[in-house]
Amino acid sequence: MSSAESAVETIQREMTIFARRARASAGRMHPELSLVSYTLLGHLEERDGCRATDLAAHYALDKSTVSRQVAALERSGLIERRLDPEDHRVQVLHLTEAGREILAQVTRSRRAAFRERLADWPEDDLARFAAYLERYNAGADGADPD
Amino acid sequence: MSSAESAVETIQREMTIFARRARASAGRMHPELSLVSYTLLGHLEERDGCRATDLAAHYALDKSTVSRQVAALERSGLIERRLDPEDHRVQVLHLTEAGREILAQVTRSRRAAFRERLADWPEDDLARFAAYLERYNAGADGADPD
DNA sequence: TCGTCCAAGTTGTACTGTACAACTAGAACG
DNA sequence: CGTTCTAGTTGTACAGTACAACTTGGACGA
Repeated sequence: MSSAESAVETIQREMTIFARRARASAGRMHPELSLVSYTLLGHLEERDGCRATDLAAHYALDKSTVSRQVAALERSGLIERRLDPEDHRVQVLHLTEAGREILAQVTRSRRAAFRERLADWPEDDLARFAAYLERYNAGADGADPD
Repeated sequence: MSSAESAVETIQREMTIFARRARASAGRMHPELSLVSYTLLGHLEERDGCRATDLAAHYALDKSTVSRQVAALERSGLIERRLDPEDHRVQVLHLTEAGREILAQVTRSRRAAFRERLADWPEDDLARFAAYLERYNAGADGADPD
């Protein structure tokens, strides 16, 4: 196997290990906000509100899945729906103040966990690792759009 | 935010994106073998057989979860249980020939997908990315052992 | 030898995340 | 108008997971 091939092999293996761990450990860290909910809230914050359909398209989830996630987040008081006056089929989703707080809190704690895990990495390596990950995920857009 | 902090932020975000995608896309690629089953079969191959309890400990899964996964893999004819003659509580799990084949086939196809996704990466970058991932996962051992 | 405790695994139950299909309600356009 | 498209909800099903209760078998001290 060429050295490029063995690097690919390693990347595959390590990404798999990471993926297998991620959900469970995210759940353990934040029982109040699953990885999916966290991602959806983050998206709402970033876009300053959007439609359920947009979330479904962006994350390649079924609209029914998003509908139920959204319903749960609303029940928890983390988001609110605003009927679009232009188009009554549409509900624009917005973070509530509580949602913003929870999101910020979970983000802080996730960030702390990552930071701790990466504490002894030289700054150059952090930057390069970050760039590689971005590039990897960007490259995956075609096959599995985000 | 320092540049190290923003790199950590990016790493967190990108790893999360990746984790969110991984299971779903693994499932789409290989309906016949989930990410978990794949991992368990891989472990059995690597260790040349082990106990259900070992799998549970290694992957931080409940023994009931492993028990059901193992039952399903056995039903599919991918693994077999051999009663330990020394200790009749113990079943040593082994890949069957069919299991070995499926595992090899899925490994090949996963490898091809990764390779394609990484096709235009220079070899140096592949090697560095692989090293970073290994280092990252190794560092996570304490918090979330593998 | 026996009783108690421990270890391996199974089974009952429940919950989450997910998809697909069928449906409702509203919009758009001929 | 009526047809067709779009946004979202609901019914149903399934995978993966955990926890608790249980069964079976081993270990070890009294």
